[in-house]
Amino acid sequence: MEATTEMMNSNLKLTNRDRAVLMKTPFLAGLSGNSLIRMFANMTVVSLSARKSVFREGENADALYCVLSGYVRLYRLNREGREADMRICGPGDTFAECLIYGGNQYRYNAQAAEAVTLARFDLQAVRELAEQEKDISKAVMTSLSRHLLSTMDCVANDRLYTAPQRVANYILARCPVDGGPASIRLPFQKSLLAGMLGLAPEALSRAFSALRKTGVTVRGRVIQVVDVQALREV
Amino acid sequence: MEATTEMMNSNLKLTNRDRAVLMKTPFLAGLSGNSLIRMFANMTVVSLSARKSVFREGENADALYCVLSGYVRLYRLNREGREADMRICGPGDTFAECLIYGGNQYRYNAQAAEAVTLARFDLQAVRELAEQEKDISKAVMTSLSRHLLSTMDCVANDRLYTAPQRVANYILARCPVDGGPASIRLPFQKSLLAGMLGLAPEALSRAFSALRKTGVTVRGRVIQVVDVQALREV
DNA sequence: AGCTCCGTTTGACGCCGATCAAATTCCGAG
DNA sequence: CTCGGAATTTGATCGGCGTCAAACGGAGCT
Repeated sequence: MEATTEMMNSNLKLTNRDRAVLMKTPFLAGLSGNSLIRMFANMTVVSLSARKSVFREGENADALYCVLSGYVRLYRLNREGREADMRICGPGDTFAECLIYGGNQYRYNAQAAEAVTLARFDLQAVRELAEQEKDISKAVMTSLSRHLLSTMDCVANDRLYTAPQRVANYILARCPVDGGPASIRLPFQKSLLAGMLGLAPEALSRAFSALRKTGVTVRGRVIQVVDVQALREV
Repeated sequence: MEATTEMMNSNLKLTNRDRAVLMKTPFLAGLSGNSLIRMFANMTVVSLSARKSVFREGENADALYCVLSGYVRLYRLNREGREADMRICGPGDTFAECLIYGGNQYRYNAQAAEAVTLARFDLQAVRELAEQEKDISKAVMTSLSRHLLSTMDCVANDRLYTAPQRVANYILARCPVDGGPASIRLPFQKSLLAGMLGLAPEALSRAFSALRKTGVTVRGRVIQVVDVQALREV
C-alpha cells in the first residue's frame, strides 16, 4: 500500500485479524447473527496515520468507534493549550459510546497516537438499534460499564498513588499472578504510557529509574521484573 | 422521630419529596407505568445516619442505589488507609449501576457523608428487568453515560487544572450564565467539596482565599462572586 | 557505516499541594 | 447563653511532579 493511501481515511474491508478483534469487544461479542449483521451494515473501516485527528471536542457527534489496531488518545486541552490524556484506547476498546445517550457533541479530542485502524459506527443507527435489539442494548451497557469502572479506577489511581506506584500498578496488572520474575513488553511508546498514567514523560522516566532498586529493568519497550511480589510492596 | 430510629437502616415509605427526586433521575424518568411499577417492586428505602457505610469495596454486590436526600461518598483506600473520594453522589444520583453488567463485587466504598435516604434496588432484579424492558435498559444506558461523562470530566479536571481553577470551575458551573454578580450556597460541608475536587480540606481553604482577589467571598456555606466573568479567567 | 530525527533520559529549578500542628470559628446540645 | 467537639483556617515545612534545557540513544534511511 502506498504512502498516500495510508495517510488518508479510507473504507476498507476488514482483515481477518481486525475481524477477530472486533468480535471480542464487549461491544460486539454476544450479539446474535441478526444484530451483528445490522451492526456491520452501519460500520465502516477507517485507517489513520499517526497524529491524525479522529474528532475534536465540540464537533457534532455522528459516530462512535472501536479500535481494531493501534492506539488512540482521548484528551482535552486547557486554555493555554496544554493537553491531558483522559484515556488511551487500544485494540478492542470502544470510544464515544457514551454519546449514544449522552449528548450530541464530542466531549474530548481523539487522535491517532500511531497508525490505527478503526471501526466506525453511525451513532444514530446504533441508537436506533439499541432501542430495538435487546442484545445490542446489553452490549452497550456492558461496554459503558467497563469503561466507567476503568475511568473510576483512573481517578482513584491519580488521587491515591505516586508516579512510581502507578507505574508499578501498571506493570503488575500485566504480569503473571505468581510472585516470581516476569517480563512484559509495552505495546506503545513510553510517552503514551506517561499520558495514560497522568504523567509527563520525564516523570515516567524518573519513576522507572526509581523502580530500579525494586528490581525493575527497562530496555526500550521491554520491562523486566526480578520479583513481582516485591513490586507489590512499592 | 427518635434518635435510635434515625441511626439504623429502616424500610420506610417514600416521602413526597423523595418520590419527586426519584422520578427526575435519568434512572427512572421516562419509564412507562408498567416498568415503573416493576422497578418500585424491587426497591426499598434505606436511611443512614452520618458516617455509616452503605457498602465496602470487595463485598458481594447485591444492590444499586439512588440518593434521595443527603450525600454519599464513593471512595477508595490505599494500603496506608488514606482515603480518596472518587465521586460524591447527591439527590438524584445513582451509584453502583455499573455493576449491572460490570462484575459481582463492589469496587469502592460508599459512605453516608451526612444523614441520607437512599432508594435501594436489587441488582439481580434490575438486571432481569433491563433485559426485558426496553425503557429500563435505556434508562440504565442514560444513567451510565452521564456518570461516565462526569467521571471523565473529573479526570480531565484533575490533570489540567490547579486547585483554585477547579474551585472556580465548580462555582461557575453553579452560577447564572450572565457575567454579573452571583451568590451560591454549598449543599454540603467544605470537606466534602474538597474530596470531590481531589483536594485536602486545607488546600480547598487556601484555594478560596486565593480566589478572594478575584472577588470571591466565602462566609460559611455561602459563596459570593462579584464578577462571574472575571472568575472565568482564573 | 554514518547520519539524522525523534523519543527518552538526566539535571536543575520552581510551584503546587499534602501533611502536621496550632489557632480560630462554627454549630449543636444542654 | 454557654460549653465542647468538630470543622475550618492559617502557618510552616516538605516531597512530588511539571517545566525547561541539554545530553543521550535507538531506529530508519542513504
